[in-house]
Formats: sequence, C-alpha cells, structure tokens
Amino acid sequence: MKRDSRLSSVLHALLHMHEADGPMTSETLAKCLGTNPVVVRRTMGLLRKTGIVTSDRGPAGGWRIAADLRTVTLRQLHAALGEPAFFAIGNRNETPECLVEQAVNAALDDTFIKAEALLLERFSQITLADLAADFSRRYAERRRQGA
Amino acid sequence: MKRDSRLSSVLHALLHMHEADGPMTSETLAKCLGTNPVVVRRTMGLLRKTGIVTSDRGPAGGWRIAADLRTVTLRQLHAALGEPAFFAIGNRNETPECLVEQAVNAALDDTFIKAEALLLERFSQITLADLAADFSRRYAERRRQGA
DNA sequence: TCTAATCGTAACTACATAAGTTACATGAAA
DNA sequence: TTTCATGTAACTTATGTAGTTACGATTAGA
Repeated sequence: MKRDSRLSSVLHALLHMHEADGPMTSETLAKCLGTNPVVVRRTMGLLRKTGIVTSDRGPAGGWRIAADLRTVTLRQLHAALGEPAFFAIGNRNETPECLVEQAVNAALDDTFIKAEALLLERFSQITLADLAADFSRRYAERRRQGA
Repeated sequence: MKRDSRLSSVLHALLHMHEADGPMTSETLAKCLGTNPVVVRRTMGLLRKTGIVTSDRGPAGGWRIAADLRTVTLRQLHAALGEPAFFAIGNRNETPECLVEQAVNAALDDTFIKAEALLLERFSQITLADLAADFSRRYAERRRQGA
C-alpha cells in the first residue's frame, strides 16, 4: 500500500519557504522535494484554501507563507490536506449485524481511536516554528562539526 | 488507499470457529465474512504457518483452532499476518540528505513511533479469550432484550 | 502590446497492495 | 473411485497518491 506523504511534503516545502527570501516557485520547490511542479501546486493548493500560504502568478510569482509559524500546527496542516486516514488497517465491515464482528470491531475501534487521539494530540502541539527551530539546531550543529 | 482488513477478518473467523463444534470449511467461513473461500484460505494460511490454526483436507476437513484462546494476542495475529503497516501516512524520503527534511522526519517519526508503540502495547494485551468473552456478553444481552 | 514567467487545472498514466475470482492440482475419507 | 476440501497460481478489480503532459489564465516588465 502506498503511503500518503503529503504532510511530510508540505512541511518540507514550508520550511524551505521560511528560509527563503522571496516567494518560491513550484519548480524550485519541486527540485527541493524531488518531485514535479504540478504535484507541488496540487498539494500546496490545499494549503492555500485555508490561508496558510498564498500564490502569485507571473514573473516574480510563486508561493509564500501567509501565517505566523508559531500558530500553524501539524494538526492544522493535516486538516488542510483533507484529514487523510492515519491508519492502513481497519475493520472489514463498519456496521455489521453479526455479533461476533461487532465484538471484533469494538476491540479494534477502541485501540485505533485511542491511537488516533494520541496522534492528533501530538500533532496539535507541534508548530511550524518548532520544526524551524529544530532545523536551526541541526544546521548549527553541522556547521560546528565542520561538515 | 485501501485498508488492510485481514486482522479484522481473522478475528471474525477465529471467533466463529471457537463457537463451532467441529472444523469449519473455507466455504462456510467465507459466507460468515461475506467474502470468497480463496481469500479465506489465503489469509488463514498465514495463521497456519505460526500454528494458531490447522487445516485438513477432504470430507469432514476444514479449519480448526490449534491454540489456547487465552494465549493468542492481537499482536501475535498481526505478526502472523506479516506485520502489515499500521499507518497510511509516512515520510516522503526515509533517509534524506537535506537537513530540513531530516527535521521534518524527526518530528513525524517521533509521533508515529510513539503511536505504534501504543498500538502494539494494546494489541499485546488483548487475547482471543477476551474477544470471545465480549461476544458472550453481547449475546447474553441480546437474548435478555428478547432481540 | 508583446513576451516570458508562473500558477491553475484537466486528463491521463504509474504504482502498490488487498481483495476478489477462476481454474486446477493435491490429498483424504468413505 | 468418487466426492469433498484445501493449496496455490494467475489474473482482475478497486482505491488513492504520485507523476506527467498539455494547455489555459494571469501578471510583470520591456
């Protein structure tokens, strides 16, 4: 099963945009991510709808961050992407008549609901500013080691 | 992305086998699950490899549970199925050069590793006997309510 | 106004994987 | 020997992200 890597992609893109002076084009971002400009536009377009980024056409156009990094959480980004499913495992039938299957679903649902709550909770606590700070630490560390 | 429902399926099948007197055929199990006998054989075959069930060919053949329900956990069943991925979301690139992407991966990995640990922990605490008992409660409840 | 840069988007292909299906070989019981 | 049942290969279907091609729309600047 192919994994959805859009959250990873937009985080990567947003941090590069944060480091950049002006707007970044889909072309440039695509090179950073190792993908295609159309994929970038398609995915970033979802963030534009919620006001996290803006885009401008024409020469000197491109993508810019439109929000304070301290206020944008991973949870908001996940929501902006349409809240894709976290889990690759699920029930065979969500509303079964069979009592056996109801017992099975109850056990699995209980577990997955708790795991999803944990994920959402953590996602709501991590901001873009946190990631930017972590990048800065890694950058300083690499320079310190002369790499 | 299509969800893997094999764990749900084998749990459903195992509880029906537990309730049954003798062995159950792939045909019968397929009807319980609303699927195809070949799918049943393919999936149950994975459990046979780890000794959780046995199968016999010929007339009066079929599938039987070969383990004590109190000793079989959801974690063991997940392992028997080949430890399919829990998450439908992942990193774009698992071993990036880019420091930005490393920071992104670190944040996501930290969250997903903790969630996976929670899932495995809970799965290791739930046995087939627990599910069978829950089914019995539901069954008694339905009878009590005259349904 | 013309040109080039850039996004917006439709339409199609590629890919991965569980599930479903068909077909047939293998083996066991009566 | 017949029948029932599993074992398994091979193929199709379903689903959704990712990748690609193509082209229209918009904008800055000469």
